[in-house]
Amino acid sequence: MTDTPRRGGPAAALRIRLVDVAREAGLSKTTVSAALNGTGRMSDAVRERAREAARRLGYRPNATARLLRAGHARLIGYVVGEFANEPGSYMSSPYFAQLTSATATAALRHGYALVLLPARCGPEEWADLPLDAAIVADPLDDDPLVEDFVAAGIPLFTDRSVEGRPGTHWVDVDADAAVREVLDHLREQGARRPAVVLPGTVTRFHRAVTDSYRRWCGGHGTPPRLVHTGGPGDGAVVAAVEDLLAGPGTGPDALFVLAEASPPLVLDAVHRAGLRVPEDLLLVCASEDASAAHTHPPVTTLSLRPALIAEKGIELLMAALESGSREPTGAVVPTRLELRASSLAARGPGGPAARGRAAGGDRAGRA
Amino acid sequence: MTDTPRRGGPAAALRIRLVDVAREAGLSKTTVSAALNGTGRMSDAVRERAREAARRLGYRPNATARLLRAGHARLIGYVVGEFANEPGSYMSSPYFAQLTSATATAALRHGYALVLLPARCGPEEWADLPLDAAIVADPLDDDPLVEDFVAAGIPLFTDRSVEGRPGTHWVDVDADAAVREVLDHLREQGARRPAVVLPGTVTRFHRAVTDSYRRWCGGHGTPPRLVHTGGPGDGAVVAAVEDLLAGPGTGPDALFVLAEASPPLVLDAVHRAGLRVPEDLLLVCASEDASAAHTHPPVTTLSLRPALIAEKGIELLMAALESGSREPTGAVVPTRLELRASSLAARGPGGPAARGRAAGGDRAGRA
DNA sequence: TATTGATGCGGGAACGTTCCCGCACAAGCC
DNA sequence: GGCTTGTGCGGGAACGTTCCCGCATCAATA
Repeated sequence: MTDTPRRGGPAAALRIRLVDVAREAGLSKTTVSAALNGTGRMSDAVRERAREAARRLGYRPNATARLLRAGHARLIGYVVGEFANEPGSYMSSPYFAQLTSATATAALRHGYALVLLPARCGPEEWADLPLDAAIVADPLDDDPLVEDFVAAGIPLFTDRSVEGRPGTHWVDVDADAAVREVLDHLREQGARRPAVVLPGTVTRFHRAVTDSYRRWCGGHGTPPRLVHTGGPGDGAVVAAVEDLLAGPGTGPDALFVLAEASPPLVLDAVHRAGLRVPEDLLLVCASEDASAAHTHPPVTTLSLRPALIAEKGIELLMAALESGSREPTGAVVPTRLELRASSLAARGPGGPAARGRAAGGDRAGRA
Repeated sequence: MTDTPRRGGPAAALRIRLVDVAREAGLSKTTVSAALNGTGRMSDAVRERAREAARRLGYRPNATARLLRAGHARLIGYVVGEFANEPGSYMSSPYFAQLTSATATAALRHGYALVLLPARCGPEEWADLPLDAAIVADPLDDDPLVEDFVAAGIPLFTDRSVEGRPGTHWVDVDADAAVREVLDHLREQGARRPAVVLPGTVTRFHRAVTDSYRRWCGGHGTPPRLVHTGGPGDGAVVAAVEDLLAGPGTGPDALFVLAEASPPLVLDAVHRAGLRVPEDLLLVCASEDASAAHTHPPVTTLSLRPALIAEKGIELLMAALESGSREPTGAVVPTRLELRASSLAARGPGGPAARGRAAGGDRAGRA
């Protein structure tokens, strides 16, 4: 029996290894390993002896060594393409907060853990990490983030539709259908001059939304009223809304705020403009913020379904990981319109929205 | 030369190894390794030959194997003790969102990546992960989460003060000072009947706050007006505020909402109770929500400094990790009162707060 | 010409685990 | 008693990397 000596100096941080347990129990490392893992063939006495020795020495298996044997780490990198703000700020957005936590939960349910990577980080940041896959949230068009992972041969999931590169998977919302649903809803509630507030950034999603809006306007003989915010954040959106409503001439009779903002603040801005909601202006916000349900009146929101996207995306990723296929896949999920009082016509009979039918929705208590 | 054969079946997913590159370049794996890592002694020609071969074959080093050699994974587990809600929901709280992202950013700056663990998860969830340390956000008293990590010998950081177990580190806010600062500020602005809204959950922090509040009231001859919310979430806090203000008799003339809630919603609730802010009621919310700056009037907030806590905590953790010391450490950081119009007396001369000085801007220093 | 020192590269052990084997022994069967 | 079959355990290779060495070769010096 060779005397596997304690490596390192005399004061080396002694981490108990399998061989240490084996020597303590008077067994071989093979037997101890099998004993602790509940595999192999051995008498109950020996198994218990091994376990007892491990307990006595406080043995904890080295995770890295196991991973090396296993060949995978069950680790998924998570990085967001984000507006080039200070790193990590994306968590302040309810959409990203939900996407992140839902992704983590879904991945963990499949036995994978999420590794939080810095926003817009390059390969040098994750090259040393044993990643089985990666998730890129909200990438730009032809994002280098995506390229890097593809080049590294790491399977990838993103919440924006990408061209089918090998190993890439995506889930996206049906932007066109969402815009039409909202505009149809507003029109049905009597609105004839709906305006849309969009973020200033140019992404695939926002282009799709803009196109869809213009198409809808064309089809309904309505002049488009499109406003872009000066930047990200509540302040910019509120300012854009104030500008829009303060303008001269006949203002819009409905507002669809597609730029992410706190619904209470948007509602407040409308109120300060002297307009009642929904009497003078119907309001719909694209937002995941739960506070929309607690305003007066509650604000109708369009949910972009980050949780559903995460769920579906992890599903695609797991399927690819298990089959080993690098065939690209993708899926479209529907948005969800949470009808609340802010977009349900409360006008008296004779008003343009007199026929507004009862809201079939969720918390739809009409005003 | 032994012919290291391709393991696995004929269709094995062939991952290029160091030996493959070595064979391609006609060198030894030692030389190739040194060449790619920029270490060792060799001619420039050989180094370039190795790099070229690696590039040609698309070689990517196996991260797990490197970690095994290195002995550490530079991975930190992140788990939150959370109200026992659906897992992952903690991201919807601005405090946790900021704590999480600030922790991730600070850790990454030191070369460590954060692994998102499910809320309240046990050792079996992270036993297979090569964690160098762990972070427990918002643990309960004697939380099993903490015990598990301590038992596993994994260094730990938490944002609540814990007794000095070996390998544990904490950073906490000075709750007592914070409460006194807010109450002193409100009193200085003329408030004589400040009320406090607290969450229903019993944690060390909230006990400290309650004690501090009662002490302050005792010292100022003010009867304590303490309200607990029925549960977590905006709805419960708003309901508590409504109840408090709708009560008979002389209501409070200042409100300190310590339960986390959306400031716009709280302000709205006060307005709906028929009270003007700050004329009839001074308002301070403990919140990290940026929307507080955009309401009308803007709401004074008490920041519990999640970003600072994360920063300081990672610092402690890194110091312990580098020195290898298991000596417990801890630190207290100050809260920050962001003075805004909602708590700055705007009463005319002769009012009880006539001496209230002009608000000194957004993040004004203390009054 | 011998001795040193530097240079250029490779052999092989380690990191700590899992798992394929093989060996010894006992029991059952003809 | 020889043969198989089964049980209980251990030896040693493998996972893919890094790094400590040692062995050549060659220039410079005594």
